[in-house]
Amino acid sequence: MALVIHNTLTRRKEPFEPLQKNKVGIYVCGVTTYDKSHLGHARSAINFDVVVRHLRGKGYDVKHITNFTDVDDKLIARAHELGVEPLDLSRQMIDEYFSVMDKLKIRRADAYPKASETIPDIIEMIKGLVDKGFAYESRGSVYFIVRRVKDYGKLSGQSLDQMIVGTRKEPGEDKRDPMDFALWKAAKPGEVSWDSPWGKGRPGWHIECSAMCLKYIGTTVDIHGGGTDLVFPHHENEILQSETFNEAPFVKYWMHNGMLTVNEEKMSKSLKNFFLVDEVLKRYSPQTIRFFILNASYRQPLDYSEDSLDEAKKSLDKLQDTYTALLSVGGNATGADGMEEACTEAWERLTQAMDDDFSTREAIAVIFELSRTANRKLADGSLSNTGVDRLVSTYRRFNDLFDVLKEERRRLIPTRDETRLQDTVTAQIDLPIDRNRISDDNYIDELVQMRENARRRKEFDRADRIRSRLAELGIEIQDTPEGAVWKRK
RNA sequence: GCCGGGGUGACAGAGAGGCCAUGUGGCGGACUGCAGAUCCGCAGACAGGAGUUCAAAUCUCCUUCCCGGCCCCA
Repeated sequence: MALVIHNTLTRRKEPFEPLQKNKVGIYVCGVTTYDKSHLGHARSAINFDVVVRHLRGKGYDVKHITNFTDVDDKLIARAHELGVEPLDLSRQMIDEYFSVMDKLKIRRADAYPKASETIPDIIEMIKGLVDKGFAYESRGSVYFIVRRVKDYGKLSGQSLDQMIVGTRKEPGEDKRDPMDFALWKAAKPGEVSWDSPWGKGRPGWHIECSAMCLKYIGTTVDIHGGGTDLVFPHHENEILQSETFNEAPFVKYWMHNGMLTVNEEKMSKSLKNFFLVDEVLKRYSPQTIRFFILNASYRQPLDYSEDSLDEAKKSLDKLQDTYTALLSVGGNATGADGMEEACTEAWERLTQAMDDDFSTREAIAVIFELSRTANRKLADGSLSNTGVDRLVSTYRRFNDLFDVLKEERRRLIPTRDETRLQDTVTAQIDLPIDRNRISDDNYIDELVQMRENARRRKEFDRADRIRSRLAELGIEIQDTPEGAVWKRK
């Protein structure tokens, strides 16, 4: 079964063939570390997390690199406002980044290079570009001569002449051509800067990615990813720099994730319509957030709203309930229950979906269908122990990719236990619940047992009160033919 | 202006020539003391127009609306 990836370069799905058999170098553009991450950043991280997981699951030896842009105008400005050193602010934001991304279960990349720590490589590359005649120095800054590259615009489809019409870029006083872009920016007084052959300064935005790709992966990377908003000019310019310097193709497959929107408009700092990841995490679980993101195609825009997060939660609960049930109950039937075939088929379809340009939405649909089969079997008691095991392991494999399910079990209080019908506390209807003990499973078992006893005695009023009191404490009781089952919400 | 991507049932959102998407919600039923969960069934759709084809959400053309990019941005 062959993996196909939608390549922005050709705007088509192409069979995935890495440069070296079984090895994949993937570079994903990271964030500028001047502020906390919003959900849009999380979307990108989650999408590429799953891309990497699937590649690894297919047996590829993956090297995943994601950068931090820690030298940047906005960062400098923000640090200045706050009265801190830019690199200190950056360190703080990087901690922040890892803190939320870890919560979202993003597997760490193999390296997170920072622009500030890649300066020698960057300078090396700029020198090379100057030597080749594709860049020039002007008042301490260095610019790339865009017009010297003949196949300009192959990624974004932009043509230089068209663009100039629409652009209002003022010819920077140091640039020879308004289309040229900075490889190296001369330092203004008091700014963070590094020594270079052109004097003190700092790298331009695009060059760090080119330098890092070369340093950590090689002249050609298999997959280069990022948001669609980076296609132009960032990625286009990376191509110019890298291909000119390396004289080799820069990227085999360009992958771009769609924007997260709010009321159909791009979520962004400048529009102030963003939701910070740590804020959203206060209201929704990491699993819900991942599910929300993965329940859409990565290339399309996805609209954020509380309603859609709520719906994602409901949907995910359905899957989780089935998984929890499977983890909690053993099978009782003997002989063939058809789960081997069902699981094999589901897994095949799921893999096919993932191989089709990482169609996570379709993969999720497959799991829902398997859930229906499982629930049906669960209800009519026709699952065998091996059937349960097969289902559980299929869910686990799914979860290795998606990481949206918890390994949670529920507790069953069997109804059949006649000896426990006598309550110690029968008098009061509103029994006092000891809040200090609510985290104690055995205590909850006791309470649920009391309710169960009340039900047996047809004291439904009392039973319902216990149920609603527990519900207030986040404990949900469900009655099943086998007895009452409870779990923490 | 130029370059991209889109308009799918009540909603979210897949699919890319013939067949079921899936989830939420709605309606009916089973189960149940009730609730919930679950199962079974039902309704409801491909922006508009023209064309290609035995067959079109799916391909072509036109119209229209929306979003993204062209300063920064995942």
